[in-house]
Amino acid sequence: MKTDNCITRFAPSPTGYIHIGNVRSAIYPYLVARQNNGKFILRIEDTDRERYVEGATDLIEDTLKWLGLEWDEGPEVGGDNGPYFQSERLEIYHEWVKKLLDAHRAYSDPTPAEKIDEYRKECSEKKVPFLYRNFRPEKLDFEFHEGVPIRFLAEPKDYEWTDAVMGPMKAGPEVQDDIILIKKDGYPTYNFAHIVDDAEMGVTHVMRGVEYLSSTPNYLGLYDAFGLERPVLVSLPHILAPTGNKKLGKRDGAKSVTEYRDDGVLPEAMLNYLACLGWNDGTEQEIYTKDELVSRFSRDRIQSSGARYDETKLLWMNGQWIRRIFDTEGASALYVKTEGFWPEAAAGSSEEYKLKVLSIIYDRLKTLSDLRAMTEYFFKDPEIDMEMLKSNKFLKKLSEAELEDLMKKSISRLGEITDWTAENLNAALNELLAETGQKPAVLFSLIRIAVSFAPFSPALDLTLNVLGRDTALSRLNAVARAI
RNA sequence: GGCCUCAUAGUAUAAUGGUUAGUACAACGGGUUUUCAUCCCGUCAAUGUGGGUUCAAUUCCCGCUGAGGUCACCA
Repeated sequence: MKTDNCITRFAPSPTGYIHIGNVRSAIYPYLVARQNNGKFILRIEDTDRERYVEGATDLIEDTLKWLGLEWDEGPEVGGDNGPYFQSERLEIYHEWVKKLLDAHRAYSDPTPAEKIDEYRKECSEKKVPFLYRNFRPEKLDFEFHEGVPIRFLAEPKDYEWTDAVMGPMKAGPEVQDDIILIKKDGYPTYNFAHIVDDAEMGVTHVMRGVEYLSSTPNYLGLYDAFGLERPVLVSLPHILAPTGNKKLGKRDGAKSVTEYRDDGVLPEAMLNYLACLGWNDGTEQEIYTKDELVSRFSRDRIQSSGARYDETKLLWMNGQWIRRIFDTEGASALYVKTEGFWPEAAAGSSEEYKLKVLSIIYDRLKTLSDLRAMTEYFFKDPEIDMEMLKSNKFLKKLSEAELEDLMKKSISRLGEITDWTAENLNAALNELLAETGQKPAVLFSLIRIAVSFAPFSPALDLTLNVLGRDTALSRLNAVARAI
């Protein structure tokens, strides 16, 4: 079922970075918009001037771009329904609220905050829910006054609606109240601004966290008061912290999405993991490209319970993606993504050489930043660490004389190879095995450690091959002298 | 406290009014010429609880418990 009339939005407030706990409310609307040939709007909800963080908008845009969630309208790209910063839309909200004032569905409320706090306290002492409409001023003022908040004049009634994730919902008058529309500083509240903006921008699907589920009846009242058609409402369950039962937030150490980028996580993996956290298409497929997600996504298969964030699985998926890109798109497709992740020593090395290193190491990477520690010895001679060599579990039973002998034989046999290919190396290594009567575990460990002094490395023939004849032999000689 | 939501292994999930309750991550064990990883094979491990409906309930209904959300001039 394709509709061209599908408009979704991601509407963050610029109070900091986007973390994995809240980026899903950008991913799902994006998928829905793309799936229906619709539009995906980015709108910045900056009506809270106290919580506004300089530069947060850039972080948000950065995150979306990295994940490949390009927006059709919004900051930078513009659009017919701008501006896309709520702080630049103040006149619009005032026009809309004027309609409500004129219709006597909103009123100026000069009640001081302290007074309201008293009401609230009173209710909490009586253990009854606080509803401002029970304390409404006797005489209502339907005029706008500078510096005076404006409240909605609720007409509470029974509401029924359908939430695409939660199913059929209903709520009675007890949850509907005279919510603030315009604050005393003249800025609108979220509750009001998003209704106006969604209507002006033609948003058809409102996808947001479940925390807004409780206030939906208030929004329904507003849609009715304006005679607006209700959009499709989609409540997204929270992503939970790895431990405890709280929703994942910055206080639980939720990392920003871009921090994972800097740690060498691929956007493909991040998008894949997050999209499948709390959603599945009913098959056993786990790895999805962005295009596959777009075509397979369905909002009615979003899980209605919260899902716990599992970084281990994200990292596993990242490894899958690293291999997938290398195997299906080729070495250079992965190589271009490794920029900035190589060890410092690699700075002077050629692309050709780094490509070779990458192609023998890629299948053991979990993140691209693993390159830093795992490939250093390919770019500079390692420090000789005889302790590491002699205490190796396969080598510790050998005497120094035996080690020396093995080294000599290895150097001599490998030195005979003029055409330093992996095949020739492999053949020579096999001959050495026969000649010395040693087990692979012993001989290979010795050579491997001698050329790398690393805790682990790729297959020996490949490692030697990439290192090159001169480097390999000179490292072996250096170790032989040190025994 | 009122209102609302949720509940399958440690985690993410699949499935159905009748199945040996499937898959993946993790853990553990094994295999592939060393190591680490990949890959492959195997093991462990779940329907929160009490009722009801039914020949049959993990699935439908109710209570309970547990967890979460909300009740802002924050979003």
